[in-house]
Amino acid sequence: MRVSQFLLSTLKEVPADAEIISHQLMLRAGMIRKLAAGLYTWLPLGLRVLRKIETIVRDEMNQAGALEVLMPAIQPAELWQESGRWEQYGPELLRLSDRHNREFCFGPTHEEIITNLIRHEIRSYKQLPANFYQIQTKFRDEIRPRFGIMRAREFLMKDAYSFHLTQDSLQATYDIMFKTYTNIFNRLGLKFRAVIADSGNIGGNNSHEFHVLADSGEDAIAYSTTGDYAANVEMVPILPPTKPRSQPTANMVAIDTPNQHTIEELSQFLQVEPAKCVKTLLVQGEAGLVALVLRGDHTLNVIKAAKLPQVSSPVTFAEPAQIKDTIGCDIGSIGPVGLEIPVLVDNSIANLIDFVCGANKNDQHLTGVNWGRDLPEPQLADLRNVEAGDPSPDGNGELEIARGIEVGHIFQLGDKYSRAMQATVLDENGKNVTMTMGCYGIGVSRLVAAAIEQNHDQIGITWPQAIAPFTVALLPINMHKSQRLRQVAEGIYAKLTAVGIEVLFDDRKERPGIMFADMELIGIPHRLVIGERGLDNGEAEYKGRRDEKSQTVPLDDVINFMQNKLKI
RNA sequence: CGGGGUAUAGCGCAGCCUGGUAGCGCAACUGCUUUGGGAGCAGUGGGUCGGGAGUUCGAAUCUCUCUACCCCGACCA
Repeated sequence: MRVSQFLLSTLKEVPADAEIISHQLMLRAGMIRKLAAGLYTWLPLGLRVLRKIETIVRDEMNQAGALEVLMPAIQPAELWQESGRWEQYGPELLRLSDRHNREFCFGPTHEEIITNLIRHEIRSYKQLPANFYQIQTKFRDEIRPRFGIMRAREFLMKDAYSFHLTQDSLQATYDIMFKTYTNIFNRLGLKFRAVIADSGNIGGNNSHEFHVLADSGEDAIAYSTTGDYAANVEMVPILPPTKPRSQPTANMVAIDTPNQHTIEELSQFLQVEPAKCVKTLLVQGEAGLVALVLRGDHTLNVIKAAKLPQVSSPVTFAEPAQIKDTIGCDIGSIGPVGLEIPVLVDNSIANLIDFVCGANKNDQHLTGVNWGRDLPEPQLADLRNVEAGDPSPDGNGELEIARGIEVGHIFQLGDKYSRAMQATVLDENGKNVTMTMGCYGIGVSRLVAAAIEQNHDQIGITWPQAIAPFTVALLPINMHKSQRLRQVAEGIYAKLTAVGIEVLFDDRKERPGIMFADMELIGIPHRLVIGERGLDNGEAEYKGRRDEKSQTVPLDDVINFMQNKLKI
């Protein structure tokens, strides 16, 4: 491709509303342009990257035996009513009606559509298992779309759905998909981790998320430094201590703590470390308030809490007025001693002795508090978020925390949809059996942003070769002034193209600084520079986008050199 | 949906407080010079100042209202 024939719309300045680096770089590199909140046009440069990712995803899915289909983006309400999600899904579902006032939605996902298709197409167990996928535009009316393509409302997704007679068969396909996803992210050239995940509201049990590792990621994942364990931090169980508790050494004393509300203030004031303080959070329960007690330096995991039978889901914190009414004091002075509402205590403080907590009276705290003596033995629950250094739940090593961007998610759905929609096959006894299902998603457009979050430097994008929009940037210096240089450049361009290398040939009449800056911004992995100076010595100059220094290459060896570099 | 903010040329912004007919940098276009790291000089084009209403002799500027967008929160692949 010649730059003069391409739309290279780079920006020197960062658009004001772009928060994260991938969004800034995608705008500056001229990959996307915003149309409205969460809606983006892909410019030629960005689309090339998107298509490369799509191609790799499609190739691996095909190799895994999945069959590609393409389902409509607009879906009739009846199917969603049948599955029960027309009511459940809420405002994120974009609903519309046609000229006959029939109701539709713009599909945020396709379980209903594929289940409807398969219940008509597949009648016999002999046709199972089967796995169908599509790469298609989804729409989710997010409350707050942000970060450009990372959390857009309209986005490109690969979604796959598998159908089975048995759980064993589902597990086998699930394992194949796990392997396939691993292959995909490896081929894309991204550093990633597969982690145990919450299955959220899609339903089902067994579930893994695939995260591209990036410091800017919105999700935190915990992984064992020595073992294989890895999970979304939401999901890491923390077990109660196995050893017995030590004996108390202090008596319970009430002390005045004027205007000390937060754990930080309190631990400063009393000269006690936060780990010896206890904080008590009040949340709405099934009947009135419930107290959740955590160590001062720990944080509540709302997903774990919401799963407890005593706690309302989703977790809702008590209103200050309600606390005053129930306990008689304000936030900041609450403690578990003498509370008359249900008290759930985090596993991690089962063995805490001589601790500090609120006295349920404003401006007072208790020190030297001990379980079983000053208050009943704790009713334990797993309440807190994991932290770096916690033991791995499988007993193998310690956990480290990393940040990631969720780009893939695989679920075992079970019969949630197939039962609601009566997707059955005849088994070998001629009996109707409800199929069991799996579903497997990859955020194709999000992957573009995630790849940039992971692969950039001060001056621009540093694409992994597999998904770069072009492979080689060919930069002739001041070509307009030298016929000889033009001929050499055209020759190299033609030959590289002929051997199947995607070359971006900068044939603009621009100064070298502009060409370098543009090519570095858009992240072309390999750069060949030729100039009058080098021609005299029969040399070209090569530099990899991530290399520190450039190297010279004999002009008549350039094609070979590049082929070797690219291993083709 | 709650809280905060912004809206002036393609992009980044000033002007608004104190009303007097719109400006800067970048980008674009033309010419000349320059040419191995986002050039210099000269010139040119481009704006219903988000929409509507009001106050006023006069509104980008003051008032009201609507809309869009951004940030924080809850929610979520």
